[in-house]
Amino acid sequence: MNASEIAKIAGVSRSTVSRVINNYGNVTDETRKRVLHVIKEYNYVPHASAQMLAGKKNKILGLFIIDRKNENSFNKMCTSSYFSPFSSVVIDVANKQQYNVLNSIVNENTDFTNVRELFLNKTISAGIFIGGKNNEPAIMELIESGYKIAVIEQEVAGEQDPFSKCIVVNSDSFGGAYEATKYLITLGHVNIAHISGDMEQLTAISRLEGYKKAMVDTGISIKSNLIIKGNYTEDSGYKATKKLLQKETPTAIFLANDSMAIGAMKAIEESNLKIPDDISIIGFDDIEVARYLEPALTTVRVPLLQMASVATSNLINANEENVNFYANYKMSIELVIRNTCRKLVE
Amino acid sequence: MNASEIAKIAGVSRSTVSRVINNYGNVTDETRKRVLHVIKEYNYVPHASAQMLAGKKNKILGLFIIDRKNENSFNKMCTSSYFSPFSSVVIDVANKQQYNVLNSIVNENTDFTNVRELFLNKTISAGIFIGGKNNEPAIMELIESGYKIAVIEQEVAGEQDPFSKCIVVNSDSFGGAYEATKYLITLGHVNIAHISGDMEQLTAISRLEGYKKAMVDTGISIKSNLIIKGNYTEDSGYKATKKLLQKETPTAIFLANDSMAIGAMKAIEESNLKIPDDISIIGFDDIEVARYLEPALTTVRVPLLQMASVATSNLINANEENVNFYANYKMSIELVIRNTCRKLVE
DNA sequence: CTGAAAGCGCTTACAG
DNA sequence: CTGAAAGCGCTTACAG
Repeated sequence: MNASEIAKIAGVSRSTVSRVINNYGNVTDETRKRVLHVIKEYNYVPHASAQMLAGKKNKILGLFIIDRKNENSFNKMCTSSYFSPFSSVVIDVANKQQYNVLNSIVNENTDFTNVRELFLNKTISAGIFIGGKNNEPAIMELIESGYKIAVIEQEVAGEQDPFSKCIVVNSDSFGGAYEATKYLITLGHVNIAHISGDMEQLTAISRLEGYKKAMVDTGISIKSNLIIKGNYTEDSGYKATKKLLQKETPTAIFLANDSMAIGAMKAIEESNLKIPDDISIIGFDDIEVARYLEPALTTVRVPLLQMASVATSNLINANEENVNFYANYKMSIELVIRNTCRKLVE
Repeated sequence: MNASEIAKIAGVSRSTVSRVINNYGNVTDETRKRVLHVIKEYNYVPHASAQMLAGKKNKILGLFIIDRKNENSFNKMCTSSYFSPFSSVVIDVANKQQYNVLNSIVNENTDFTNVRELFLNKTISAGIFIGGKNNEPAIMELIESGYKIAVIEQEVAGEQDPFSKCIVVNSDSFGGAYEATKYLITLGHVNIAHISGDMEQLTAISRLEGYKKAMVDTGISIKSNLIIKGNYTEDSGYKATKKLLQKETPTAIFLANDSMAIGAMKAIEESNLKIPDDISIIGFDDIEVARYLEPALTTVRVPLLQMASVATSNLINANEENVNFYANYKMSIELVIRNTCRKLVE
């Protein structure tokens, strides 16, 4: 069933069928009704590809999750409490506006080939990127090519920066880290360690800086031995904590995300230390698991769902208006106090 | 940049460009090389819609997550540790075979309109459905219409059943429930309660049956007071457990999934009972959180990732071969013993 | 091995 | 208000 057949049955031309489909004004109420009736009767839906070819707007968004971390596991994303809620909000918001989302996962750089193709062959008209390292070159290239793009957690270096030509949605990592560290300091901690995330990512960089600033602001000197590099995985949190505790005896650890905090808890338990009695820890993100841990994890909540929503609706706007606009959101974070930090009495 | 321009530059016809793109045999090595060179130089990628219109196969799969549960929350899927790993495997497997996946979420029946449209307007060529109730009518209709479909956890009633014309991937819910219940019985429990899932879903039905059969097989009579209806959400597990404990004193509860088990743990704690000392519990699914609970949850592992993989690759096969074939998988489950069940000594 | 031409199913100026 | 026609960018018989 196609437009020609509908036209014949309704006794009009294909043009008129098209006008009815696209809800144009210049059609008699009577013909419109007649055509609509035939359309309904035959369950006719125009061929999306034909519509696109003929010039209609594409309503498919690409959602690209960059996840280079767990390179050896069978399923790379399954453990991620971070990407999943984000995705579902993107889909929700998009669907509500008659958009659909094509979801793809980038495990390694070569996977960007597929991403590029989706733009080049016009399968998608715009894309959202999350999980990339700071200044991800493949994304920059796409922006330079003029595609409509929204990125999560990317730094905008200046007007020359490609990211200043797209929709940028960040959370206040610096502020969150500052607040988390300050909280520990307020509780009386001085010997505070930090286990950083993947330093290629903006969030990890900013969280480290927030930690340092809070220390400096309160006159606590920063000891490099207390700063250990992780990479945001649970395992890296475990290993970093092990390493840390071999040589140092901090009274608190600020971890750059919750997954690593889970690893840290394991390591701490193996060292026969109790949380928070012997050592306080604080995470970042407030992933779903955080509240179920024993003890429940004190952390910094990132408003990931709002970020997803903002990115999606802005991107859809850009596509509807047919304009590449610049927007830069910094979403505020919130300290979630649970049971892994203890007031130090001296 | 389109095929005509490439053709002109390379000094051949559009037909030849197309032949090179599609890797057909009848082109001289020399012309092929020349054309390929121009294509690379201009970064040309054929317009997907045009290809489709002209008769090429569509390589987009729909992934439809049916999630009617949490109707009032802002984000319906975000808490779901069940759908997310499934999705990522589907995407992974599809991407590896040059397929892309369009992901959509069905929160209510009207959302099926979008699903239908995606098939009708040829945006997708096949679809995977997960989370539906048993005998989901909207899916049946699509199968009857001849679309290529894979379903997860749907019962096949017979040859007349539409589901006997598609790819069905189930887990052994009955066997898993049987084994879980048997395990509790082996530990000495007799007074075993069951909190069921959403009884519209096949898994909930089968798990209840498995529970009953295990009881009957060991000569324990089934008490209807010990069977409470839940709906698979954490909250329903909480409420059902509350209700159960008001009137009964089971020594063990078999919950139809892990989310409800989490709710049950909360309710049990509020009743000042200890797990597993005062009461044993066992869940189903083995979601990510399960191992982090305190105490770590004994449960039945569903091979969800394999199910995703099997469904996807079968569906792609069907699409490639251009045939609607029937396949029915029953994936075996595995009892995962952790710390929420105790041996009863009498 | 290669090209000219028809056709896929639409939309959109252009006439009237 | 409506229709005939051109065109979107491909693929694929059909000739040669």
